[in-house]
Amino acid sequence: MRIAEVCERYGISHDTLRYYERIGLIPPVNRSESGVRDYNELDIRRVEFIKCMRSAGLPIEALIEYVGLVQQGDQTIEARKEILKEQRALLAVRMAEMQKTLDLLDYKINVYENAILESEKKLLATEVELLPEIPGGRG
Amino acid sequence: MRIAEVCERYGISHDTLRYYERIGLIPPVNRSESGVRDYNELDIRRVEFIKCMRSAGLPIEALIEYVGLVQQGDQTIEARKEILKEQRALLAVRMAEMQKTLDLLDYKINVYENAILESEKKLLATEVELLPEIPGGRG
DNA sequence: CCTTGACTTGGAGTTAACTCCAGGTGATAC
DNA sequence: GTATCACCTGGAGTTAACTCCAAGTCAAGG
Repeated sequence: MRIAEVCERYGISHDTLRYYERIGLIPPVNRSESGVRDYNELDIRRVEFIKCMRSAGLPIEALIEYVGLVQQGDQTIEARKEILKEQRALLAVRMAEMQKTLDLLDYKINVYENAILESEKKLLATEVELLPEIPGGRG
Repeated sequence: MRIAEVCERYGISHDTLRYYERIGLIPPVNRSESGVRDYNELDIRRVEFIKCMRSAGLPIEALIEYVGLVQQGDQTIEARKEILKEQRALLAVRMAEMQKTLDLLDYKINVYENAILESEKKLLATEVELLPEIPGGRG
């Protein structure tokens, strides 16, 4: 699979994909004779993984360390687990902060909604005051 | 309250507090005669609000727009509500992405944990094979 | 009076993560 | 056989959000 298709499928720009490869976040992708990248199944899975991790804001540096350990084979499993656990913990903390903010936003939106309703009620009352009674209205 | 105390209480650097004021994220704080900032109750509440919003990653630009509207009074309530609703929606999307990542991390951590257990079991088996039977062992 | 320490300013520097660009190559379409 | 197109490279530029710095002011302590 060429880079254009990977870009399209995962919504990542070709510049970003090449950048990831350049900095070692994705190991070198196979090339055609003329030097064009040809992503295989494994490359694609790596892209998916990186995309998921990055979408949650995991730092590239930690991910580079992780994929570096993966390349080194089974004796790095413990170290890899520790990285994931650490990042998992940081992520949970950030999510808890975001939940607090979400709650505050909901509260404030609610307050504004009521404020708008109140002002509309007042407006309506004023209109009613000013309106003359309609003789024979509704009948 | 002087800037140092605000820094300490909210874990924000004085550079950041001044930066927020400079870019209009916090309206100008009252000063002593000699020009030193003196945060009052209202200033503090603004700092708290900004801190909460920023901790969830809401962009400074949106927050500047919001606090600008607050300064303009009641006729901006509708517009303010819209900003908060938009940011709330974006936040919810980000949180959902993070939840997916959290789930994947948990899955992978679990896989690694089992892998480690398996390799330990194997190791133990190997050791048992290699160990001589202890004559009269365990009593 | 002099030093110390908290504060002030405008402006420059940093960091992470892209994003863009100029110049070049190779395969395909007309 | 030349135009087009997708791709390649190294390197420079951008963005958001700080963070640091040099030089200056002011109040309090010894």
